[in-house]
This record gives sequence, structure tokens and C-alpha cells, in this order.
Amino acid sequence: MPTRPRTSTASIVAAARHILETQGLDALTMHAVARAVGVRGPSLYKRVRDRSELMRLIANDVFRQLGARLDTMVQGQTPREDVRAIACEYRAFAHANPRAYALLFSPVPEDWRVDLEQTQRVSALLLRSVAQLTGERDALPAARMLVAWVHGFVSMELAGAFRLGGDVEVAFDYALERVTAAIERE
Amino acid sequence: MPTRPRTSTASIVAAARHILETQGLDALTMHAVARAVGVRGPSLYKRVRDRSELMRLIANDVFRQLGARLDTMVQGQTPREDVRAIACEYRAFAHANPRAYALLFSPVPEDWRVDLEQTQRVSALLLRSVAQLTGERDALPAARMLVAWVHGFVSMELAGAFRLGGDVEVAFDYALERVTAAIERE
DNA sequence: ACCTGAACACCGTTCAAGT
DNA sequence: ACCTGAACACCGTTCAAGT
Repeated sequence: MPTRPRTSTASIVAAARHILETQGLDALTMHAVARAVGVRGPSLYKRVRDRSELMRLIANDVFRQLGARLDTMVQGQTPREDVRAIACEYRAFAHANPRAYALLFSPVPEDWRVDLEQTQRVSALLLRSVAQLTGERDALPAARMLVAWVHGFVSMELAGAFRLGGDVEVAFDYALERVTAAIERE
Repeated sequence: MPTRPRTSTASIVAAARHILETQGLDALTMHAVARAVGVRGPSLYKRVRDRSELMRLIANDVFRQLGARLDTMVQGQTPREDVRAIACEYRAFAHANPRAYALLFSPVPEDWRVDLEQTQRVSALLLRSVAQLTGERDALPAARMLVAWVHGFVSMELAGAFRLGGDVEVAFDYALERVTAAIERE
């Protein structure tokens, strides 16, 4: 006899992200997610193949949201201002979602990687702004330099790897200035 | 009655690193480590408080080895050559130990962080070379820019995040050239 | 159709018992 | 002193039975 669904994939992912962010990866059990959406553990398997797929769905969700946020940062400013705004917003997003962000470039599990379509959307956005500084020829390596630096910086920040004191804000501004300048150098 | 130890912390860490690198984090169970060193699971708890501490010991071991490798790269070359050599060796080490490397800046678990002493040793090494390019005043932010970029680059490489084709070697050389140039710029 | 309790295999960890 | 089997709690996952 048909029954009305009591949950959905979207609310499962949302609940999982909330648990991850507030309680950490160890607390992200199938049971905890099920309880958060008002259902028992086994019911999750109607929507999600297994825990790995749930992790991939979370990563996708975070990445999509990050892309949307970066999109809103590209306004009619100078290309250099666009690039700076993208980098700052990228960092702010990672700070606001540290544990979910950490999932994105974690090579530990092979199978929960973000969909190619999502990465291409964000890449295109970045390439467009960078290309205005470098021209088409160097756009790809230049964009890779920029994103590698931003990702590396926030990744180290979030891991607590800047342990020598000094002002981390100063270090961010210092490098953002130099990286953008290096990109637009002839 | 006294008994001779059948294993040691050092061999436990070595076995754990080997399992991690060859079979992945999921395969790194206490049972698997115990079997690799010729003992039963519970015996590990004589040397290691719990799995978290084992993880911290692994991270420490990797970081110490990375520091030693970078140390050998600083020879009597120009400061710029030193910085380039450090970056290239850093990358090569991460490629040779991808899963163990990924542990170093993984913010996921709070308690398996590398000892402060180790990080200061590696930081001092890097600061010394960078300071020769920038002077003391900018050495800290400049070193943070360099290490953030290298870490971000290999982290993305290892995560398979460069998915738009193009030559990744070209992108590395492009950015290494520009980052070192940006550092030594007046 | 969807949900559930019961069950299974596996894992980290403890501990009393062995040498 | 160190090692072990047995045991416990917990987790991911499956499945037959319920509505």
C-alpha cells in the first residue's frame, strides 16, 4: 500500500551538513542523520545508496553554494577588483563552512568527488575574470595559481597551521596583492 | 613475570603509514596495524593511547621526514634557487606520500595535530631562505604566501581538482616563477 | 511505496587471565 | 611486563515484515 514519504534527499543532505558543521565528521553517523530528519537509520537507504554517496552529495551541495556566492561577486568592477572580490568571498565562505569546505579537496576518500559539471561552472567563472587580466593564453595557469593560493591559505588557516604568531590578515592582504599583481604582469 | 616486547612504537607507526599509503584511510584499522607488526589488536594499546594518538604520531612522522628532506635542499645556491628547490622538493614529497601528506592539513580531526616543535623547525628553515629575498620585515607573510600556494597546488593536484585539461606541469612552473618573483619584488 | 525492528559483520576499546 | 581471547558498545548495511 502506498505511503507518503516522510523525508527527502534534500533535507537529508541539509541535516547531514548541519551535523557535520556543528559536531564534526565523527558525529556524522547514519543514525544521527536519520534522527535529525525524523526517521530511523535504515530508511535513509531509500534515498541514498550508502554513506559515501551521502558524503558526495554534501560535497556537491557545498560546492554549488560556493559557486553561487562567487557568482554574485562578479559585478561591473575592474577585472582586478573582481578577482580580489572572488578571493575574499572564497575565504569568507570557507570560514563560514569550515568542515564542509574541508571535504572538497580531501583526497582521503576517492568516491565522494564533486560533479564535473559543478567544477566547470565555477572554473568558467574564475577563468573569465582572470582572462581579463592575462589574456586567454595564460588564463588557465593564472587561474590555477590564484585558486591554489586561496585554497592553500584557507586550508592552512582552518587547520590551524599558521602557528608563528604574526597577523594572518596582514599575510592574506600581502599575498592577495602580490598574486593579483603577478597575474596581470606582462 | 617480565616478558620481552614483541613490537615498538616506531614499527607500529611505520606499519600504519604503509597501510595508509597503500590501502587508504579506511583500511587503517587497529587490527590491520596489529597484524602487520605481528601482534593482536589489544596489544597496541600498550604503546598508543588510542587511534587518534596513532594518527597524530603518523602526522608527526610525515612532517619530520618532510622537514628533513627540505633541509637537504638548502645548499649554497642563490636564495632564489633555494626557494625554488624547496618548493619542488615539497611537491615531490607530497606526490610520493599523498595520503600521509593529506593528513597534515586535514582539519577534520582536532587532536592529531603535528607537534609545535616540528612545525617551528620547518618554518625556521623556510623563513631563513625567504628572508634573504625579502628582508626580515616581510619574511613571515612572504613565507606564508609561498607555502600556502605550494600546499594548495599539491593539495588540489592530489585531490584531482585540476580537471580542465591543460598541462599541470606548465601551471606549476608558471606559478612558481611568479610567486618567487613576487616575493623578491621591492 | 515507504518505514521499521531485528540481525550481521566490523571496528575501537577494555579487562581479566595467562606467561 | 607484555600479550591474548572474550566481551561491550557502536556503526554501516540488509532484509523480511508491517502499513
